[in-house]
Amino acid sequence: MFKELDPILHSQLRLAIVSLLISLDEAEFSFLKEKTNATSGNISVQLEKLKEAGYIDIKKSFRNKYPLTTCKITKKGIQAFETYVKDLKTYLDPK
Amino acid sequence: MFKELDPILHSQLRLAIVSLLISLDEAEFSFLKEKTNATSGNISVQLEKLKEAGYIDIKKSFRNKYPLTTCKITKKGIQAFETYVKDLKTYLDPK
DNA sequence: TTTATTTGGTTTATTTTATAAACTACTTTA
DNA sequence: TAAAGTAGTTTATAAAATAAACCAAATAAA
Repeated sequence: MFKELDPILHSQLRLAIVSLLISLDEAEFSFLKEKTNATSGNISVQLEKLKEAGYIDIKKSFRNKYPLTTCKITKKGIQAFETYVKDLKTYLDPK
Repeated sequence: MFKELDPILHSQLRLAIVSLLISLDEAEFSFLKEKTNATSGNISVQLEKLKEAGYIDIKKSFRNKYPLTTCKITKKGIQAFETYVKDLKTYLDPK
């Protein structure tokens, strides 16, 4: 009947981040912040969780002397997203 | 870009309950429990929240001397579900 | 018949989350 | 050189989800 929903993805902010990364392949911290309207702290925490889950890779570097955090979705992340969307549909189409 | 997701519906169990009620119009506590595989306590709490939100009506009666809790979706609940599904799609279709 | 078990839940407690507030480290500007 | 800005991280708090414990009445078993 209803499939279990991946708790990592069943979170508004993490889902938004993954959704962005799937279409963009790579994105910077500030870009994610702007697109999601979330606070830096919240994004920082959720990126860490996505990384722990193996759904994204995080690269830390510098640009013009400032720290730069770049995120990239992993194969596992793409797979998880696709599964999540499929599972979610068992809830959305009541007929 | 991303729409805010109704926190009442962005919950696996409450979404499952509402999804069931939309297709069935009316359902008993035990039926919801069986279909969702949730514990009684969890269902009890989530039904209360859905009721507080005005998304369902709860009718308490007796059948064969045993208590019987029956739930029915409200117009507001249907509307909220439809909005939720629409909003969710801003996350699910990254292109 | 009185003890145990089942039905149909509710209430309370615990764990987990999401989020915001506070902080860090460094850079640029006034 | 003091203040403000950039780019985040860490810590604290509030809210949620969930499970465990409980309750009242009915039925079954000893």
